[in-house]
Amino acid sequence: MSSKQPTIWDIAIKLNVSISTVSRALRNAPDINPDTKKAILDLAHQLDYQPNTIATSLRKNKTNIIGVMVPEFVHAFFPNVILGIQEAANEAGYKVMTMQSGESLDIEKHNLQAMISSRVDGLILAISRETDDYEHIKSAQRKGLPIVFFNRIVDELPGSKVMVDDYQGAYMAVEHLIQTGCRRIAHLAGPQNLTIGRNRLNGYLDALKAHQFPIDESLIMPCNFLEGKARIYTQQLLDRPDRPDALFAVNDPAAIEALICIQEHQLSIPDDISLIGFSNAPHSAFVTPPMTAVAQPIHAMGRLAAELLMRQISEGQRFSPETHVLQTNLIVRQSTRRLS
Amino acid sequence: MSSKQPTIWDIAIKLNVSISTVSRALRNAPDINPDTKKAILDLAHQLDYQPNTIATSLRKNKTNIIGVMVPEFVHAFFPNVILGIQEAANEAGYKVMTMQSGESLDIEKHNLQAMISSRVDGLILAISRETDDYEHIKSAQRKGLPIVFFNRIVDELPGSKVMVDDYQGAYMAVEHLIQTGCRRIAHLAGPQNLTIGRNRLNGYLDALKAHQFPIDESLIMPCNFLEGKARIYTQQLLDRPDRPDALFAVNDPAAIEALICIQEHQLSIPDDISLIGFSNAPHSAFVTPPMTAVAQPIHAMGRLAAELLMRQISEGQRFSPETHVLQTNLIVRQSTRRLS
DNA sequence: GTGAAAGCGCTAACAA
DNA sequence: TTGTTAGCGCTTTCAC
Repeated sequence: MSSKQPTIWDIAIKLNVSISTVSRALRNAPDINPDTKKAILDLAHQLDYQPNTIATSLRKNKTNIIGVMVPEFVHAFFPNVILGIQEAANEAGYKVMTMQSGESLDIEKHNLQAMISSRVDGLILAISRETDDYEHIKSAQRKGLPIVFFNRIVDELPGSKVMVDDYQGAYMAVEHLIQTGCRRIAHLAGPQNLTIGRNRLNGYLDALKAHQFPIDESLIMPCNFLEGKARIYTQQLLDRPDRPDALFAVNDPAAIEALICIQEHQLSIPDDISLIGFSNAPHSAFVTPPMTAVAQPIHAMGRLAAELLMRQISEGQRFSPETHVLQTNLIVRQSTRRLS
Repeated sequence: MSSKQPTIWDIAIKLNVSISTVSRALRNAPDINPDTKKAILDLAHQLDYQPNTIATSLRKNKTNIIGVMVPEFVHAFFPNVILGIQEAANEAGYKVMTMQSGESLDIEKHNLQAMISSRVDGLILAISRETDDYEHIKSAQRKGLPIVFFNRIVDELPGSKVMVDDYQGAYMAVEHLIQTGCRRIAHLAGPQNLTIGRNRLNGYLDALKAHQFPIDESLIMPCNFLEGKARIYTQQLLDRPDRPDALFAVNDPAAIEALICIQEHQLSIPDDISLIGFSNAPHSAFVTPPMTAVAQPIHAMGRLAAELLMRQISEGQRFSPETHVLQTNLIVRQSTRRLS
């Protein structure tokens, strides 16, 4: 803002008191004459005084800003998590500064530096798909920046973590496919450098094994959260003579690509092929047919991440990082067959 | 961040130069000995020095932060606009601080104060559904805060505005319905205190008039961006003996509620009822049947809003507000009948 | 109950 | 080319 805003100095001059008195009145400090205080508060109101949090931040070495960095903003998942973060943060008097890495390690590094320069009090982070080197994150942590990780977890990094039980969710999904009569189940898989990708793959594998199904490596497609890959791999799967009768997708965008591809092939869901997603958002209910999916408590993840971070900020060294694993549950809709 | 970060003072001491020299080196100022500069830059790198933008902001009275406040974050429209804003802002060295009013005037006021306290350099704003009193906004503008409005425009407020041609979009939509043989066209309308609601209604009305269709006020349902309303009103419309054969929805969430309701009534889209939405996002393509909709250049809106704001910030008084009206276009999918 | 003064980390005259 | 200094707006000792 270009033009001058009133400061405590302006108020002090007009009322012929010192700036410390003004500061006391504004901060609700004790040891101040009620009359003086009232006069100051009234004048502040009249001048529409808004404290300069920049100055306070500099002085107190605390910004009351929480940084949030996510890979992207376009699909429903991350915005919904951020919604939960903002709610919890605002209730506690924190503001939220949001950035996207665009799934790029370079941008992630750059943004992290910007966050540090902005002196955010803490960071909530879901790393990019590309991130396989954690030096920038470690460096930030060494500087004392509290970080809470969510969704995309790195085991080797310290810090609180908020995740869902990806293994269990994937296991349930694949078991449901088996129980509804599917025999050849393919997996549109996520990046294997991320625990989220590995755990969902492992749930898939273990569910198959538990039911004495053979593992066919050629049915595991490395979509890796890349836009368009799910479509290409689904195409390949459908063109095979031994095409699968079910697809378990690592996330909703992949599932939707698969859905479109299957429909273009004039195949019926679920009669020819069952499809099950790992839900990023409620709107998997709105596609046709409404999609069976593993649901995650998205909003709660955001709130929890924010709460953990704010505790870490206020408790400082006394705080020990916590890992929370939230439960998923299977929402059966119409992209999978009925239980017989 | 709790622990101490290195400052220019630390660098100055170690190199036995003054802090202004360090400052010069770090800021790429001219008039500095290349050797001194190199030594400073090297040490800064070695210490992993990150400038404290809080201090710079206080000193320069400029934060390089753009505030963004939108009604909500859940549906795809606003996140996508913000994506465009962040892109343009980051390219120009600005950070973005995002807040939601939750469609509440009180929260909008509160957030605006927080933005001012944070001394954002400017604000991009889509007002809440409830906002019918603009004193808080005028007050911020009087303080010199540059504001760019988008999507939800208020004519009486000064400032740049970015909108789409809502009237034209609505007109095209309704004309398409008429041309595909619909005869009783209902409108799930938006709030009439917002230009966006009025303009879309007017486009609807004028298209009907232009084709000599009678106006039936009872077919105009005040959904007002309220969740659940579109469903209730669609229900009412379907229960009428003279039920409409087409619905024009003011936005996608309303259209999707209507779609679900129509399907629950076992009616066919588009054979029994045509449905057309005003698109908040690409994913109206993924519902069943894929929805015909008026498309808006969402991403471009964000970029444009950010660019206008940054120009206003840098040009100051010399800048005169601009209003940009972007074009919409009709995407015909399968929720409306074929042109005969 | 109030004021004076130092200082948070940086920039920008001005002086040398 | 470099250093000294004042000051951005606020909080927080320490006196009185």
